[in-house]
Amino acid sequence: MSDKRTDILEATLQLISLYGFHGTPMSQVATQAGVGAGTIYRYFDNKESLIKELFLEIKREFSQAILSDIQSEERIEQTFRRIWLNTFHFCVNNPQKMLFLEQYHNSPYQTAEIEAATLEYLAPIVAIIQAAIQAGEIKDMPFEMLTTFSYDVAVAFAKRKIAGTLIMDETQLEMAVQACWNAIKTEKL
Amino acid sequence: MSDKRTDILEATLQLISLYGFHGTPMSQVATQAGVGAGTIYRYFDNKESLIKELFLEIKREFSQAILSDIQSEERIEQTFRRIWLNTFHFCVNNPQKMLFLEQYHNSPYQTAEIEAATLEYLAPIVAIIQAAIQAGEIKDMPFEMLTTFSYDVAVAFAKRKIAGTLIMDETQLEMAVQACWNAIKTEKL
Amino acid sequence: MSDKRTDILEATLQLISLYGFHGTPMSQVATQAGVGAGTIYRYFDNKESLIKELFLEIKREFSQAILSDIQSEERIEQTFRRIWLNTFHFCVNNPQKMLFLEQYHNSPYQTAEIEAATLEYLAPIVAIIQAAIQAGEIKDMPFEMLTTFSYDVAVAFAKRKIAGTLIMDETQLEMAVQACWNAIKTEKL
Amino acid sequence: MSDKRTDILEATLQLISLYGFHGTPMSQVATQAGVGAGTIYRYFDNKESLIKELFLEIKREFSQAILSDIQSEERIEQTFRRIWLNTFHFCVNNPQKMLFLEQYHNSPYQTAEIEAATLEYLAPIVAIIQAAIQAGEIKDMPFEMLTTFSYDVAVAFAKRKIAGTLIMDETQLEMAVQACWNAIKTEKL
DNA sequence: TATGAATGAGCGTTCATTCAT
DNA sequence: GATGAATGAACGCTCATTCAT
Repeated sequence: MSDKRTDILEATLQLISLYGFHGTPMSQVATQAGVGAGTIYRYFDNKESLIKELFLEIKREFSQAILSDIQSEERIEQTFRRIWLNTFHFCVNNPQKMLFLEQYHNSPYQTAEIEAATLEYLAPIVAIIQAAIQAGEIKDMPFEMLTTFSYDVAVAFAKRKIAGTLIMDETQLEMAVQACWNAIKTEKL
Repeated sequence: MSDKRTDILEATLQLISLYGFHGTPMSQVATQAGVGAGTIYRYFDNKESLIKELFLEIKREFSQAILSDIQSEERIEQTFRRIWLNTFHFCVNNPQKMLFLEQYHNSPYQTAEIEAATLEYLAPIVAIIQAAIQAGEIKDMPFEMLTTFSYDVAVAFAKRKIAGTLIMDETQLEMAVQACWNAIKTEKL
Repeated sequence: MSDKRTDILEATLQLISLYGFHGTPMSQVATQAGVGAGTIYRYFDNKESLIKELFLEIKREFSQAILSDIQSEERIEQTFRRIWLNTFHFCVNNPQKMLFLEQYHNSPYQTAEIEAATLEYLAPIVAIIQAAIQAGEIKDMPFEMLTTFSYDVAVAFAKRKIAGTLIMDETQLEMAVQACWNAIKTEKL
Repeated sequence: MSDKRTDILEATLQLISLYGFHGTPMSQVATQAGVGAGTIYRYFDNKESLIKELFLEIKREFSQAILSDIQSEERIEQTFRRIWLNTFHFCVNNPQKMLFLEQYHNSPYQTAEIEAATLEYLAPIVAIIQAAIQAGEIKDMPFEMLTTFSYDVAVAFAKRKIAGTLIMDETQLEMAVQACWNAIKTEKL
């Protein structure tokens, strides 16, 4: 767990979030990281591998952030709101990481193998959600459909806040979370 | 409006949706389009410009598809559902175009200028929506917030259907649209 | 059969005979050939392929030179002497080509496939030699053993003449050929 | 005369005979020798120097092997046969060393200086041969011409045996030696 | 003495772009 | 207009060598 390895990963993240995968030469990564060009190859096999490892690292961090502070005893609505807000805040507080993830997801680097590896990070929520469905608190939707309303929508809002095309203060935020909860909750009579 | 121009744009779309921007050399575009390498430069300034024009073209087509069949007299819920389904079906029926758009949105090619240009395509809905808000049928959200529940969510579902990670038959589709409508409609007492 | 292709092959031959395969960067080949660096790759797939094609070309030329002026009616001794001298003179007159061939033969580029391809060039002599063996004019040796006394020895002498470590005027040359013929001829009583 | 020095030389020989000079990185030599990369440079100035010293060492060993068991009283034919067979057997028993020598001879590493140094190893035979010439037992050829029939031909046969393109059992071997002796002996009436 | 992490010059190769035809 | 051969800057990557430990 060398310091240089971290420097290289950080430099890569910064540059890629600014210029994209292909706008980021290894030589520039080296310069930004303050290491020699060849040094990168002591820590990573090649450019693709460097990016893949960065992706996995960020994905792990992201997943942890999303699931933090969840208490199993709380009501499912609280859990949902927390996950939603965790997602949103992680993106807003780590715009580079979010941009990197989004860019990676929409690139030919993406492989089924990696997708599988990252899905497993979300395993902890599956049980919670199935319990909530059986308790009749949220609609009986496929898991992937539910995550759209937490992950995708939260990210979409975060992107717009970062881009400056949408103001997201407390009021707006509450409105957005509530809208998503309304989308999935069961209609009580 | 030469035929070759169209050939080039189509070749570009096909190749980029398969291999990405940077996995698609101009020489390959030329081959696929059946023209000489130099010919591309009679129709487009450079690679970036070619991709930008392709983006604008697809974006225009996409916007038209989204807004088709909308009748101003129908209830806002009908309009919303129609837009949502238009979006979804366009993506499912034109996966290459959707992949291209997504790839473009998450790339450094994206500029504020282009974003602005594309927003204008959606102008026709703005009036409809503001009327709906004033009529108390949908919540008083910023426009961008509302489009998240039509555009972003519909696209997210389409991507998953295309990727095969989510089955979207009639039932599922209805469930998804309804969820989005629940997200933005006003709660009637 | 472009002119540039020939220029590149000639430049490669010159540089490699001087500096070896690995002492000859592609960029230098380009400079010497008077073409752009990328141009080489229009004519050859990569460095290995360039060298392989050069090898095959030279090998073909060499084989033709060796077998020139052979008349099937003449006595086998005449044929042997002619082949021997053809080999010797080709090497002396084309020192770069001989150095290249020798370097190639003793390198990891060499593959069985190539060896096979080059052996076929020598096919025309096989029949002649077998006839001579049956006629009792030369010893019943394996073909490969006989070629040692024409090919390998003639090349060895040529190398030494080129290197300047052995003077090879008419007298010496005659002595050398005769020695080789003595090696393989049958001892007449 | 450290043990590591020997380890390094042996590792170099093995790797180079397999992969060639340029297919053998110093780092791999270090690994194979079981020493640190920097350690090599305590024993050798640089890669070229390492290879040159390896060459000289092998050449010395080779020369000793060639001249072993020679008795000055025996007939020149016996001496010639012994040298020829010594050469052949050394090559067959030390294919790596032979491959290395051949590779070295046909490379730009070769310099006149080195050639001179190695020639001196053969000095002991010169006197023997000149005596044989004066005694009328072998033809009056330049020394270099005679060595072609012992060194070059014996090596050529050994290479083919190693490569598997020529079977060399006792009979074949005898035939080959005899052929070479016929090449240089004086024709008795 | 021995190490091996670090270096960066230099390699083979690609590809957006030009321009003579 | 249309072509595609030619270009060369820029890339990813290797490896001989150095030097702090």
